[in-house]
Amino acid sequence: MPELPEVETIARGLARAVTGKTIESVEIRLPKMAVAPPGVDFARALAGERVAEVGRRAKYVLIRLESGRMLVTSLRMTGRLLVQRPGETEFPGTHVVLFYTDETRLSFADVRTFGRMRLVEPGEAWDKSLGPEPLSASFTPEGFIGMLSGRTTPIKAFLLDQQRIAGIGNIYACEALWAAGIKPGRPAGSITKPAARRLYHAVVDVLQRAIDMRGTSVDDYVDAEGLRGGFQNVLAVYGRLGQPCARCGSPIVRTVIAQRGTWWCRRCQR
DNA sequence: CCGTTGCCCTGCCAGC
DNA sequence: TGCTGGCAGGGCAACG
Repeated sequence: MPELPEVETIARGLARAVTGKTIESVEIRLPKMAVAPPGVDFARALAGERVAEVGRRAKYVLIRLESGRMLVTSLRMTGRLLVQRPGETEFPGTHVVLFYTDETRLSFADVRTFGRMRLVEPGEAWDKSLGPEPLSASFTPEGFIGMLSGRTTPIKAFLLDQQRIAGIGNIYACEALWAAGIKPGRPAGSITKPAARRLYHAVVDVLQRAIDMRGTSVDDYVDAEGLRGGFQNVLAVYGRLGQPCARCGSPIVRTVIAQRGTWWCRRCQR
């Protein structure tokens, strides 16, 4: 389930692999997976385009093209972007394939078909409802503390809201709340300033550490180069039902908040 | 604006 | 062995 660190890892790998390549043709096998603005033919528009740059915004992989158009890919839970060579076996659930002129190809696969590859026109405000990047200078402790005030929603739901902060998913929300010692169900506005400051630093720290370890591989997540992440080996709470808390030894519990499984320590998260 | 709910999907696994 | 039901989850629409 790619969140910010996994998408960052995928984008970095893709940048190395496809920057400068020219798209020769595009094969769309499941039309809903490839979205273009009204009147624009996805496959036709991409043919002949050169990849200028690959980046990331929130949980989206951005493939910037030389014309100024951009491919914005959302992987949701099971989506994958894989660079493949001629003759290499195709990944199951491949719905869109970009063929490059050097005969390599970029496959967009997603067994659950929740992901989307979207063609965005130059200047289109596709990301207008996304909050700040948590690892950028625009995300500050003061700004974060200010955002919490007066909010009644559980802090866990707040962290998952992409309009507030962009890129945090279920794994890193659980991990950051554990690191900060804050109960996930607590109303966001009830968190004291010192605790909010701890949470701010926990969010930044957990995301940065996860990027350094190439993300978290639960189930069979791999990046664009087919490599697994390493952060699953250092998870404190996510998926660790019944195991002892690394801080106090109390067993990790699982509850549901904002329709998401939530793992936390009843003793040391308050 | 705010907060909550339901839906989209399929693979996996526990339980019978 | 074979079935069933629950769970996993991000983003978006809809509702009060």
